[in-house]
Amino acid sequence: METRRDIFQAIADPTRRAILVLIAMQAMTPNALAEHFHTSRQAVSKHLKVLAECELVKPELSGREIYYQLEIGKMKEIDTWLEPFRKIWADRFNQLDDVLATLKKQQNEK
Amino acid sequence: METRRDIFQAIADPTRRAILVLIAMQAMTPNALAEHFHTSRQAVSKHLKVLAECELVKPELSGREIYYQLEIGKMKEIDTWLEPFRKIWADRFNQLDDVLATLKKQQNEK
DNA sequence: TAGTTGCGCAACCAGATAATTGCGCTTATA
DNA sequence: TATAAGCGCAATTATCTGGTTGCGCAACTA
Repeated sequence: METRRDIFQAIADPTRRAILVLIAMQAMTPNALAEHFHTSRQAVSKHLKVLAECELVKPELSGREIYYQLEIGKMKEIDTWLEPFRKIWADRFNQLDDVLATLKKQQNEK
Repeated sequence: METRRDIFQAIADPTRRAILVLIAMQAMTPNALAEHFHTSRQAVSKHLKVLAECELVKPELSGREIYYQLEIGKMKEIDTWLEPFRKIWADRFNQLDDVLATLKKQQNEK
């Protein structure tokens, strides 16, 4: 219960990832979201709670309904963590580029 | 036990993320990795097994030692999932850009 | 006002996780 | 050859997780 919430742990669950995708299009209520999955509204509510705790989602009250909307900013944290790795695969790609360039040069010199 | 391995679930664990970062720099053995954490070699081995199962890491045998190296390619799956969201925050940034441009224009027209 | 709808919260449960401990196997070293 | 080092695997355990059910409360509606 008093588990520290972590954004990576939040997106580990497939249902929560799907919720984020749906909400990205348009803010939705728990009931509306639940219709997209094979689970109860309460289960969706729990997922929303987790997402809200790590600020990936924000509730917006409207009468007795609650529209949850995406907080895109927090998603950047994942992107930030990924950054150094992205750098690595970009470098590898450049290395491959060099190899190809060398091969081409050799062929031209034939 | 025969749980389907998922890359998002794999990076949900902080220790596993740390392992990926360490290995990104240089291939390492389970023992060497364990020294960086407050856990046993066996625990690290289990994490490596999870990472290997979703092809984030690849074992390379060398005598009685096993060097685990990063398989950078799989990391792209995370990047791919993130792509549409990145698009969203880029759009918001552009919208902000538009707002700033409009404000500037209005100021110039004064 | 009475009944319905949309929610969140608490209790409970089965299955998954991470970590420890104890092996046994293989490879290096004295 | 005997001993030590590096591993992976299996069994065990405490904890976490996702799901369901049953409330109770606030807000619409007939």
